[in-house]
Amino acid sequence: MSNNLPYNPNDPISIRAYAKHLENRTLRQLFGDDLQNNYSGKGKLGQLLEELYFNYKPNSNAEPDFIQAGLELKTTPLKRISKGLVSKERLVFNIINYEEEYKLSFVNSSFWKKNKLLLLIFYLHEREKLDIDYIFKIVRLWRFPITDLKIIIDDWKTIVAKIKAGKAHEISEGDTLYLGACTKGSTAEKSKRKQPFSEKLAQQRAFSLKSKYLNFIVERSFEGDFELPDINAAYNKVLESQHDLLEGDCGDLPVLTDGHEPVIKNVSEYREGQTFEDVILEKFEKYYGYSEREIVDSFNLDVNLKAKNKNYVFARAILGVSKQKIEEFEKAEIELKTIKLEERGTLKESMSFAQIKFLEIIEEEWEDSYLYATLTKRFFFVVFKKDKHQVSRLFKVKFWTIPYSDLVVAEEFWGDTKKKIQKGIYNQFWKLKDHNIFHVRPKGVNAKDLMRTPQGTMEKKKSYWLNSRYILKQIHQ
DNA sequence: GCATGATCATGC
DNA sequence: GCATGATCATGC
Repeated sequence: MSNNLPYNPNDPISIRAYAKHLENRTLRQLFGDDLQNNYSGKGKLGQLLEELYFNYKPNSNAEPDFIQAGLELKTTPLKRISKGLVSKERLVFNIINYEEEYKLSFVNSSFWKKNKLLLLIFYLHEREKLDIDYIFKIVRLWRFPITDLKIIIDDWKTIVAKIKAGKAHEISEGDTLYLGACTKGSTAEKSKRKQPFSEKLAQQRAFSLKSKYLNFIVERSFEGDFELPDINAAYNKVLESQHDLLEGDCGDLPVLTDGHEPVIKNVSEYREGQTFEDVILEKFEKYYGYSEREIVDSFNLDVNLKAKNKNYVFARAILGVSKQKIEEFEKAEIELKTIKLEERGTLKESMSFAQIKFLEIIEEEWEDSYLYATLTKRFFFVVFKKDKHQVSRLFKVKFWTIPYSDLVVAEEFWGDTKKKIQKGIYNQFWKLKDHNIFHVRPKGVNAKDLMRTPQGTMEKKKSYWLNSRYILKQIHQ
């Protein structure tokens, strides 16, 4: 069969050139209406492409899909929002074999072996269409730029460190920045897997890229930037140094308009052994003790001190990112939150998240719930503390991910909230004084700001809150 | 003084 | 118009 292939299986460029013909087409256009009868059902698009278009049988090998070319095929959806097209979901790679992955160095890891070089095919997901009618929008080769690869290697090491510590069951997507370990497969007890350094069974997980990270690839592609980073001496050096350390055209589509600028432009900015987060902390430490006003003056900032994004403006200035968003924070979906301590070190205010959507929560499962998605992110706390003149000064910053044991409490909290909404009880949610970590409280524009309930009635808008005492404890750890 | 309800201000 | 970061107001 292989000598009849419409592409050279040894050559990624040839495969890409062939794949490019998919752009702005659908499978139905390429293969006719018969498809509809033979292949209906969801999640089949990637398999159809492999089988029909590229002429190989889908497999679950540890090797890349195009073995000789060292190229892995990934088909992934876009969705339309008002601003344009964005990634619909995270990109999921291979399942993590807890019993094996920790034995390897990054360069020999299952992730790197399979995913060094990717053929990415983005299609536009539209709810009302069959998958054979989805339009392919972007076809491109992808290799991680060197500054991203550095972060990905550190992420991989973080995941492996948890396996080694017997904590595979405690892994969270919020542990890492770009390369995540997302849950994959049924959450049922029977689908859990063994881990090497603990008796506890762990949820099955796969390596993944956050959907915000994919948006950068999407944006670049729409801008016509299809460049592949060279595998040069510097690229190999990043890979090798980790090895030593370890031992163990898209037509008229609108594009994203937000600009971004990375904090770290060159991997040489890392000192030996430093991670991205180390570098960030170091930059902030220089401004500990500065008042908001002094930060504004130091950087000549034009910022309204009442603006809700002021802390983001401060962070950007301190990190040396001039006008635009912080690329690494965006890609990693880091939630920046401000905390204001009193002179005595107490914390008056709890921290709110977005509203509870009464109509949505009753349809949710825990792992696809809004609360789960929010809480499993990585947080970046920027802590201010009042001095004896009641002037607020930068006190510390901290990267934080919710501990696993508290995420278990979150599930109970969420379950309780959901159950009460299902029953139509809106005044008996967890309260601040009754529980240690979470509570529910009103949060609308005013008392007349209501939201429809599953019972058809209207209730005051409410939010999930993190208790102030809990936050205080977390920032001091 | 604290828990909880309520609302302001801003930006998308 | 609305979600959300931030903070105020009230009552126990």
